[in-house]
This record gives sequence, structure tokens and C-alpha cells, in this order.
Amino acid sequence: MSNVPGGGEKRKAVRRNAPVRMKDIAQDLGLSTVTISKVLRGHSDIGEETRKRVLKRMKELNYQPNFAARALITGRTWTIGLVVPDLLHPFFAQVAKAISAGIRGQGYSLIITSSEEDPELEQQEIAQLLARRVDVLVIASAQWTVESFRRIEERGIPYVLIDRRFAGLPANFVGVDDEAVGRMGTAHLIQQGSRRIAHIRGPETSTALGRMEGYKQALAAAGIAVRPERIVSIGSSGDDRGAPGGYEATKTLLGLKPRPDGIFCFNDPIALGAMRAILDAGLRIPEDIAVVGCGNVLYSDFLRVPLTSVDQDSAAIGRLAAEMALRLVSAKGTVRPRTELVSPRLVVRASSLRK
Amino acid sequence: MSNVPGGGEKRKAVRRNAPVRMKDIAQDLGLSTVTISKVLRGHSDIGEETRKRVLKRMKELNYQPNFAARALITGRTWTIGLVVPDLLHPFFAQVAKAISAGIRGQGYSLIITSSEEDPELEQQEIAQLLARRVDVLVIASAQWTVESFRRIEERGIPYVLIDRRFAGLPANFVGVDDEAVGRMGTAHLIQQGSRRIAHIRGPETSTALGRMEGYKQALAAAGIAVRPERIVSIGSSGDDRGAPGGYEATKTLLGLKPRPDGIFCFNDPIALGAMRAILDAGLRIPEDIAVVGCGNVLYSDFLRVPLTSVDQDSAAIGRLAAEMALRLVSAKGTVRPRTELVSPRLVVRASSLRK
DNA sequence: TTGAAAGCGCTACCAA
DNA sequence: TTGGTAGCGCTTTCAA
Repeated sequence: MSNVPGGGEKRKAVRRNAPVRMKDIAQDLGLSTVTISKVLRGHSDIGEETRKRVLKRMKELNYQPNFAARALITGRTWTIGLVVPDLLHPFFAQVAKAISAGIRGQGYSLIITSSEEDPELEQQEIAQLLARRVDVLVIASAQWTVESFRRIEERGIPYVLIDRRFAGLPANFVGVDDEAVGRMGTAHLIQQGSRRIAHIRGPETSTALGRMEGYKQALAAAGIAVRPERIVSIGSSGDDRGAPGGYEATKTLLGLKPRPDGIFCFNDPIALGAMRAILDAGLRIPEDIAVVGCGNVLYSDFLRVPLTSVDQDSAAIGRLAAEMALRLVSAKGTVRPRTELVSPRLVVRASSLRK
Repeated sequence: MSNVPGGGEKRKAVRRNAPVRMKDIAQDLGLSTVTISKVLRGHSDIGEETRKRVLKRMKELNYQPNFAARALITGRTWTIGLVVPDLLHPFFAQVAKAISAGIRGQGYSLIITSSEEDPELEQQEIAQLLARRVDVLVIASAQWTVESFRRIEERGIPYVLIDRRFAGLPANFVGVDDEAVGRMGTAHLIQQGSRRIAHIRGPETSTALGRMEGYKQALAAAGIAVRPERIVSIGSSGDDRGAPGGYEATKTLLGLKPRPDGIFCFNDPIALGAMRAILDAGLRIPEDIAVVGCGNVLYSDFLRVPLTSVDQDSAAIGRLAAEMALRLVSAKGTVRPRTELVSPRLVVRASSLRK
């Protein structure tokens, strides 16, 4: 036996502040590493006495299993990869927070990466996560094509798409019902008396297209014709996005005759830019033009004109994505892709309220 | 040689969509895994011819080294742990984004966890990251004591504190010069003509104490006496933090005789609450009371009254933290702890500008 | 310049 | 109920 006192002491002396291993506990207790391993994983076929001794020693030595060694054998890394276009964007920050909360205490760690809205960078980040053998991926994608998802599928790693989806790609998806978002925001403007309703749309993503579709549906339902000149895009370059893009787009809209009396915006930053353009032009909100945004993620109550916004419940999206991810890793074999849609909710504030 | 077509095909068939290993490449090429390993790591003592063949085959098979196996031997996981109190807070979101950008392309992945401002949860999250053997930790801590850092030190894992620091703990730190923040915001109010300047302070953290100290210094420098009743705290419960806390604190301040004519706030959400309280009381900003916040992270330009704020350059803090973390992992042995302070910058807007 | 052997810390499998 | 043996995929060491 090698657990002679001297040997143990010497080993410890040599291994200095190296972490405790199963072997150390086994030697201390005169057992085999296999027994320790079984105790650690709650295996049933271990004597109660042995069990207690091992657990006690583990606690004393503050034993922490080595994830790398475990992963090497089991093939599971107990990591989840999350890819978002922008961590600063409150929507994605909230989603990340909710996912983080959703997996807490389950033994998983969350590796978060940002694609900075760059499809190429996103592919690199995904490749890195695949190389790390994450157990499952959650992706809010900035891709234009479906190709990179094929590559994930080849690797046999399950993934959940959030926020943005792709036509013809049967994948797991969690997001908001974007057409409902569009209908809800637009119908509210109609109900508040607007008739010449414009839409500032987002980039070529499923979310932007869905909201625009909902906008058209709401107009149609009210018997209002869709006028192409009332739908404007924001630029796609970084700086045109958000408030500056909304500002420019609105200046265009203000030049229309007759002028729109309501604007439904793809998101809140765009709506902020729109409101500024309207106020700069000396017009009143909502009397001359009512404004509705989407996201409800800003300090909307404190704005010059508090902004009405369609809330997409980002916390629920994160929570559902976490649940789905956990379900996928513990599922054996492939599961049929599922889609879960969160219902939007209208938060009415001064920017649209005409009494 | 074993790279007869049939053999290769058969092996592949057996290993289905299992990832390619060095062994596979070695067998294909009639080499040993050692050679493959050396090529992968750019070892010099490999023949140019062999090198090329290996590299070519790696690319063909899309070989990805197994991190777990590598970590098991080298002890390095190529992961960085980041612990923040709240991912939704724009300051921490910006820091996370900047750290993420700062380590990009260096082979590291970032595991992000949130402590939800809960010291106990923070300890659990740190324990989990230590168990995962991250190479280095970056922590914006919600601790009251220094104990948990001792535990990290025992493990011999380097760490960087950001934002909040601890007296008597010689640790690596990156943050803003909080006294300068306090002096800058307060001096600006003085310069704009305020004399009865109040301060709404934050919780018992180094940042809040530092900013309060700076506030006092600025008053002293201008020969203005510090009046204790003009310094108020926000509640420490979740809901009292931020805007609601600022609102309540300001109501207290408005009851003072004589009434303050300027308020320096610990952060922007508090300043928002303060402004609302002032406007609700029928007073004007900045004519009756000027307001200054800290952080400059909100859509301050779009507020009812655009908010003057002391910018703490969170992107720079994140960048420096990333640099420091990378330096620590590649340093051999222990390094003397360093402190890096970012200079704040005043962003003047309408809430304080009296011409 | 190349590779055989050993082993990182752990788990799977099967025998005792 | 317990443990011996083998081996996960890779790097390290040292010999050829």
C-alpha cells in the first residue's frame, strides 16, 4: 500500500497548491478512485459507511471535480454557448440575464459571445464554441443565410434560435410573435385616431419583416390602404441604426403630403429618433403625430415624451430559451424542432395617448 | 501503412459524426500523433514537407483540437470568468462587451455570470468558476468582506477586481477615479452658480464612498461648508435603488430650508428619479435646481430634460480589465497587484446648464 | 526530424 | 458492495 504517512506527506509537499484529486481522497481513505467517483455521482451501490467517510473527506479537503477530465470521457462539457449581436442592447442583455438565471444551479456555465451584428464574426464565434464542445448553443443570429446552421447540425450539437428566425430552416426557436407586435402597435394608433400611419422598418430580418407584415394586416383590417411611400427603411450601417436612423427616416416622412399622423417604429431607439425629428420640426406628439415603438426596454417613462411601446417580454424569451436548451441536452437522440412564441403586450404612454 | 482506402472508410463509418482526432490524421498520413500535435502548435522541429501534409489534412477534415484533453494536461482551460452584479445595468453590459472584444481572437472564451447584487450568490458563482478552473477571474464584486477573495488566492487563480474595490486588499483593480468623479460633478454645479448643493449617495461601496468624498472635496475647495442634511442615502432594497430611490431621496431634500439648488447624484437612474421629483414639485431644471448624474449610460439626450452626467468610460474599463487579465494568465509566477484608474469626463447637458 | 511511452483526472465496464 | 483495468484525446519527455 502506498498510503504510508511519509508517502502521503511527501506527495502533498510536491503537489503544493495543486487541486485535490479523487486519488488523494482514495489514498487517504484506503479506497479506490472508482469508489470515490461513485460516491460523488450518487451511485447507489456504495455502503452507507464508506459513503459518509468519503463525503466527509471531500468536504474537509474542499474537493472539486475536474471538469476537463470528466468532459474527456463523457463528452459533456456542461457549458452552454450564447451568441448575441450586441450585449449592450437591452433586449439581448435581458435575454442573457434571464438565460443565466434559468440555468442557475443546474451545473451549467454560460459562455457568452457577441457577434457585433457581423455575420462573419458570428460564424467565427460559433466555430470557437463548437471547438469547445459546448453542449448546446443559443443564438440570436445576424446571418443572412442558413449555411452556418447546417454546420452546427453536422456537428450534432443542438441549438436554439432566439429573436430572429429563418424561413425554411426547421430549427428550435423562441421569440415573440412579430406579426402580433406589428398588429398591436398599429391597431393602437388607429384606435387613437391616426389614419395616415407610417412605418419605419428594420433591416432584412424575420423580426422586421414580421412587424411590417403585422402593420399591413392592421391597416387592412381597418380598411386603410397601405401606401408604399409611408414605409421607410433605416440605413444598415452601424451609425444609421437606432436613433440617428429613426431621425433621418422621419425627416423623409415629414416631407410627405399629406403628412403622416402616426408612426409605428421597428424599435424604441428608432422611435426616439423619430420623436426628436418631430419635435425639431415644431410639431407636437401625439397631437400632430403619434409614435409607437417596440421593445419597451428604455427608461421610457423619463423621456421628453414618454414612449408608447410594444413590450416583447425579453425575460420570458430568455427563460424559455434556457428551458429549451436544458431540455435539448438531456434529450437522447434528435428531437423534433419546436417553436415557442411569446405574446407581446402594449404599454401605452403619452406619445400615442390622445384621450 | 494503414491509410489504405478501405481502412479509413471503415473507421469513419464506425465513428459516425464523432469529431476528428489527431489519431485520425496521424493514421491517414502514416505519422504519429506526436507529430500532428507538434504541427498544430507550430513546433519548429518538423520537416517542411510533413508540416504541409498535416496542415492540409487538418483543413480537409476540419480538425478542431479537444480543449478538454488539452486542459487536462496543461492545466489551462483558456477560459476567463466574469462576475457582474447585473447584466442589465448598462455599465456592466458595456464592460462585458469591451472585455469580450478585448479577448477576441486570443483563443479565450468568456464565461459570464451574474450575482444579482447578492454576495452569497456571488460566492457560489465564483466557486463554480474556480471548479471549472478558469485561467483568470474578472469580478465586479457585491461583497462586504474580503474573505472570498482570500479563497481565490488560495487556489492560486489570478483575478482582477473592477469598479468596486476593497480597503486593505492588495488586488489587481481597474476602475474609475471615483473621487475625481465626485469632484468633477460637484465643481461643475458650483461653477454653474449652485451653492446649496446636495448629494444623493449610493450604498456602502468604494464607488459610492469615493464619489461622496469627491463631492466634499469640491465643496471644501470652493469654501462651501458640507451640511450633513444635504447628503441623503437611497434605500438598499432592490426597488429603492435607481430611479424610485432617487425620487424618494429628492422629496426629502425638497423639504429642506433653504432648499438645495443643485443635486449631485451617485448615478443616472437616481438622477432620473430626482428630476422627476423636482418636476413633480413644480420646480424648474436647471433654473431652480440643477442636476448631475454619473455614468452617462442612458439615452440621456432624449430625456425630458437631457441629463448632465459624469462619464466613467466603461468601455475603457473593460478594455483595461481584459488586458490585465491576459497579462496575468501569461505571467509566470505571482505579479505585484496593480491599480489602473480611468479618468472621468463631464458631459454637460441641459439639466445643469445655466448659460 | 520523428515517435514510443507515460500520464493528466476521471468514468465505463466488468470481474471479484 | 468494491475495485482493477482500460482508455477518453492530448502533451511531455526522452530516445532513436
